[in-house]
Amino acid sequence: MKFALVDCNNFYVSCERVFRPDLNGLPVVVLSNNDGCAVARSNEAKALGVAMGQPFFEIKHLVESHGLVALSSNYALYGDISNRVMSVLADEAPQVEVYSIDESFLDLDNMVSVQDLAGWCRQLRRRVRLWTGIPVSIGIANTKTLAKVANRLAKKSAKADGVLDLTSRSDWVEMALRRTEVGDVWGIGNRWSKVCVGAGIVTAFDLSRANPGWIRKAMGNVGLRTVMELQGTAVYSLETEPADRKTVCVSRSFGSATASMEEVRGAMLEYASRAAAKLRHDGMVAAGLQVFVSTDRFRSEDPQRAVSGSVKLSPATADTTSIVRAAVQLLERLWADGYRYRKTGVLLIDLVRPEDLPRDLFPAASSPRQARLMTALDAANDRFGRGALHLGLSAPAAAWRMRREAKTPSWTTNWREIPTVTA
DNA sequence: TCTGGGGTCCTAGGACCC
DNA sequence: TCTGGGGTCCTAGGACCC
Repeated sequence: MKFALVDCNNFYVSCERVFRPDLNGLPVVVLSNNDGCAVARSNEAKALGVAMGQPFFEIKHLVESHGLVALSSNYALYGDISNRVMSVLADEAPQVEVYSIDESFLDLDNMVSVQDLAGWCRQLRRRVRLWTGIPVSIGIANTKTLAKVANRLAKKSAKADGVLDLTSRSDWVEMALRRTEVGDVWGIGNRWSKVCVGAGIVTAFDLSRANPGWIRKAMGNVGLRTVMELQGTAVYSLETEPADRKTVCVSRSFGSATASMEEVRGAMLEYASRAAAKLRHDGMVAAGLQVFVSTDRFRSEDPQRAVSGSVKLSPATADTTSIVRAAVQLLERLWADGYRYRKTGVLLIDLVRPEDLPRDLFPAASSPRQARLMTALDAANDRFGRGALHLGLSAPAAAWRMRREAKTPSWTTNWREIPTVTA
């Protein structure tokens, strides 16, 4: 097996820079919802010491002192640019697995005609850059986990020119593993990283040579698989067909906390509507639903409460009205006065394709009339933007709405915000 | 004043069965 | 002093990912 991992560099920041070239060379971060945390950083921002996921209030002073530019997240833009990048890859490579918004694995096995894989990847890299404006790095190896290792080193090394092929020389895998900290291995998170270092396993190379019995005890079969992949045995293969989703979740922290059930209900109404629309988009129905609501866990001086509950949806459905009704009823049951709530959400569970439901056991999930209504609803919101058509009771100006103080325009997905060029 | 959102998989333990 | 052996199914929680 031979895999390439194509990973976009500092993806959200790079997307912003496509339409804001004035941001090149500046320290830039993109913030999470409510402008809460830094979720993407330019190299210049990393050099200032901004950590992944760091709360914005901790780095706000860098705006004044070092010209840090902080942008609110613009997911419409990132999703659209992602599609463009992935379609360039799909044009060039026979088999592609889109792994996340900014990463794809390619299968290089069926490319016998290509003599120089690294050269071919450099060409691909230039093409993505030219056609989308996005810089990518590419790692090549015999397993996905090793391709991840290669990719990280390709990003860090200037002379790699964005591509590192660990299959081209027999001693490169070991060298790469020695230069990778155990916590930077795909599949080794914060927790396991500490456990490993405590046991004297510091580098990826140490991990690849660790005692299997110990690995199994500390990290189970998952850890064992990671070790095998580091040793060069491919455990994970290329998944070109996306599997059916198992859950749909819509949840948000509020712009500011609220003790009003009216307001939280308004939020739930929107979240549940969006969850139902996602479900219909995937052509599935849900047989169950969970709702949760919680206070602000960072305000430890306030009384804390975090509750959740679930109900069955019978018959299984993707109908907005049924899902919203069930979610709101459950929220009202979970509700207790006297708390300032900061977050709520809905999780649709037990998803199935309607054609897989037992035929005659249940009545039709919704009447044909209701189904047509949902189709019309989706079509209107597709065409005119999310929320163009929605159930009543929604409160546009409520305090729970998220803060996004520095969002760039939806350059590529909204006609009213399309960029204009002046000579 | 200020701390994201959306997923997957695995495991341990309890309920229940014969 | 002693209190079966196996199974399955479900759920909650914990780990991981981007």
